Amino acid sequence: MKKYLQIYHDLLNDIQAKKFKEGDLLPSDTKLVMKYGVSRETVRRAIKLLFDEGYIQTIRGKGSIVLNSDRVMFPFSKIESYKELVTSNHLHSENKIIKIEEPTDVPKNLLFGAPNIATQLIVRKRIVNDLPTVLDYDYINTDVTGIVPKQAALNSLFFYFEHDLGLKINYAIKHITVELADYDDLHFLEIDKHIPIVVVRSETRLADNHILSYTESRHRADKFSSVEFARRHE
Amino acid sequence: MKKYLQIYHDLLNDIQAKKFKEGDLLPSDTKLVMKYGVSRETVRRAIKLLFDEGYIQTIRGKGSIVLNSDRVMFPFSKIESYKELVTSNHLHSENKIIKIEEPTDVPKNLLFGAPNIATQLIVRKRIVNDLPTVLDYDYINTDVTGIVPKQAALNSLFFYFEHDLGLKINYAIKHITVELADYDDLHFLEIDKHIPIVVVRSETRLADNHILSYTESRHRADKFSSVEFARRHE
DNA sequence: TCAAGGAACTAAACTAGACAAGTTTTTTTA
DNA sequence: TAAAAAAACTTGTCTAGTTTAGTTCCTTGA
Repeated sequence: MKKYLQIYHDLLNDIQAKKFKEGDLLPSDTKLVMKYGVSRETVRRAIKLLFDEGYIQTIRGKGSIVLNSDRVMFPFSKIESYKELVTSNHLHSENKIIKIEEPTDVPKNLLFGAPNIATQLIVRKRIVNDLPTVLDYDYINTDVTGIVPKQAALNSLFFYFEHDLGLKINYAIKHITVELADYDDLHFLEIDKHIPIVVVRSETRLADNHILSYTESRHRADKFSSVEFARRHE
Repeated sequence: MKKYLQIYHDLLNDIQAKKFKEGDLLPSDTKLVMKYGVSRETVRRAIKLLFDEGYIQTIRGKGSIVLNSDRVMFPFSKIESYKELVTSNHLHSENKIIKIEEPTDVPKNLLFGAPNIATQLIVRKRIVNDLPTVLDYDYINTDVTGIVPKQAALNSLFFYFEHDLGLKINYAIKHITVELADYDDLHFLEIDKHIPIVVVRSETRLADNHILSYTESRHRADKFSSVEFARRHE
């Protein structure tokens, strides 16, 4: 384990376990240097990570103040699998496969001008607290993953990619819009009129910059909310 | 000017001016060390910033690859004033003040449980390409700013806070939901039925962690879009 | 009493190295 | 010629310091 990540996780655990409460000061750089027996730069790397993610506020001359992190929870700016999201928010959820197609073309409005690739389409319905809430269309780059087994789609695609295939997911670009429900939304989300749908279209890439997948997530707008942490900087 | 920010801005300018194109490699750490006459850690700080913001992808043993940053433009995860947004996207826009009230209470659904403070309310309408698009409710902490002159509200509140008052804006927490238009939306955005509205409720804080303002931004959903860059990490 | 000054803390920026671990290119060897 | 080895690159992590700048608190002197 990298030393700075060890320190980061130790501090984050203590913050999330409320051992440090909102407004408390974290131990100073010097104290952490002594506790862990590392150099100051290594401590500062851990502190910087907590700062960047909105857990603490560092003030020169004073220390690192713990912020209220209850609200930093489901940002667009994090890549989280649906499974992770459901688990960390203690939701009751089901997963249904609607259709699997292979090979398929990626729709043009997902490509944003990028060249088409050979993909496998997996369409899934997410049922949260007994209410159909999200419709997911995953176009998976079969050159990278091969054919995805049905069981992986039922459980968690990300888990399959990362743990079973050993792929390293790196970043995603997400386009967010609000659109009216189409006929598939009406049918699969079991709604009876054209209520708004939050549409998140994303392109996910691996550490080697290869495209892993294109995804379209269609959320019932009335069941949708997101919290973002944003910093102002030079 | 801080050295690492100088290097960051130089590289960012070159990326945005397409001197480095998508897929190109940035100069290596060693070359930048020589060019700027600084230590490697200083160079790496600049590189890390570009990486964090999604402009480049660093690969060990290879170099820093320039990503396509055309799409990284209006993320929730940035704090940008409306003025800055309009300018960087080359939009034609007008700004109308609908009402100014002082003192006012902050509505409970903006406070998220925080204690109430003395504020001045400024309600503004943003007209983009001759279409009323956004309705902004700003509840400004008068303990910090005093009474805000009307001209500042007409121009840019952020500019007034940062340049005229010398305040240091630090971070914001934003809650994003989709709701149906209320009667004020219908009236001021000049829409004739209850089309969806993207509501961004935010709390903005200063470097000393004091609350600067609570804001509710109500966007016509059909004119709304956002692009987010998200990294996956340990 | 209280205000000014200084000591003791804090983080921020920076330096100048080290070694590890990857990739690419060049050279050597079979 | 082709494969293997070595050299020369790259970024990633880490060490052990220095200087700068800001906050907090205690002491000293009017």
